[in-house]
Amino acid sequence: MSDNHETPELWLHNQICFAVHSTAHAFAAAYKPHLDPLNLTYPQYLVMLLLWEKDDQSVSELGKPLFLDSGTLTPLLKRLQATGYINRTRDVNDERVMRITLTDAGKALKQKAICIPHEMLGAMGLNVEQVIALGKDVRKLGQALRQN
Amino acid sequence: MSDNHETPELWLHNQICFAVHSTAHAFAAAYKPHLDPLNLTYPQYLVMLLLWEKDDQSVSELGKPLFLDSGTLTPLLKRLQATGYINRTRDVNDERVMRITLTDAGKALKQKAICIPHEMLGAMGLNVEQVIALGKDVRKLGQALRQN
DNA sequence: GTCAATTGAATTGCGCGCAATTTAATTGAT
DNA sequence: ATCAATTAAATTGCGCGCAATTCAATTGAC
Repeated sequence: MSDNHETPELWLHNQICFAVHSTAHAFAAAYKPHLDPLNLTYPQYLVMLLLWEKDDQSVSELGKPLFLDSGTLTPLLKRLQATGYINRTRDVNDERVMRITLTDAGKALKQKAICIPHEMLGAMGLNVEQVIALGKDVRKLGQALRQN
Repeated sequence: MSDNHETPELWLHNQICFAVHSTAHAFAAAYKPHLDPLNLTYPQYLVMLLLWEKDDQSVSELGKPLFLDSGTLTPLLKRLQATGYINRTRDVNDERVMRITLTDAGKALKQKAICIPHEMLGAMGLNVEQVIALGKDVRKLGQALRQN
């Protein structure tokens, strides 16, 4: 049995997990040329999205929607601080909490980033309705996986 | 402007890239309890899928469908070798090429893995037709991103 | 008020993933 | 036959992501 005609359920290209996995990497690669000029990595960009939505959040507040913990976020946030986009200051009322706020440079960056979603849409080969529909299905799948 | 009611195109939860990104991580996490008993990580499992389909491949042959290069695969394959699932031997006709073959343990592992796809299907909350349809759309998106 | 339990971040260790470089083997033009 | 170009892996350096542990601050039971 050198080959594998009997078990198509194990073929890589049949696995939706791999389709999602490789498409996620394709996204990161496609974002790269847009993010490099902003001195952001893709995960850093996701954090900036959250801060542009709502400035002044704690590490765990940022981590919740991203499904990330301090083990990932602390070094990432230190790099964003080193780049000059955020401040990290201890909460006055609770010294355990680290408050993440945007610097002026971090706020200004939003204007440079605002065109990225539209540029990415072009690269996806889909129209807005298709993106919304597919996004809905993919999110639902992610929720199911986390639940079960 | 503390909040962000004007730029919904930058909201994290509207980004299909993030939906795909986080669902990919949810997949890896959902696979973990099934793969831990096999002493496989999720990326290692993907490599094993390819070897179960076709034994005796080179590093670059394995890398092509996975979109991975030797920088990622070489250490991963060394770990699979250390676990005892694969052999790494230089090609006799071309010493540059590393031939990856399954050990007996690696071949035997297939029988333990064969139930995983069905178990995962349950966790996805979808029927087979939905998985096929969604997988097709996601793969198409990945292809478009790599092309543009 | 004191001390145990909890909470929020930080740290450590390991594996994945990418880019850039290096090394060795092979090919091909001359 | 020789040497430059190409090819396949390996290596190095860096950032992400997860699990487990540690540390400090806070809360709560008594």
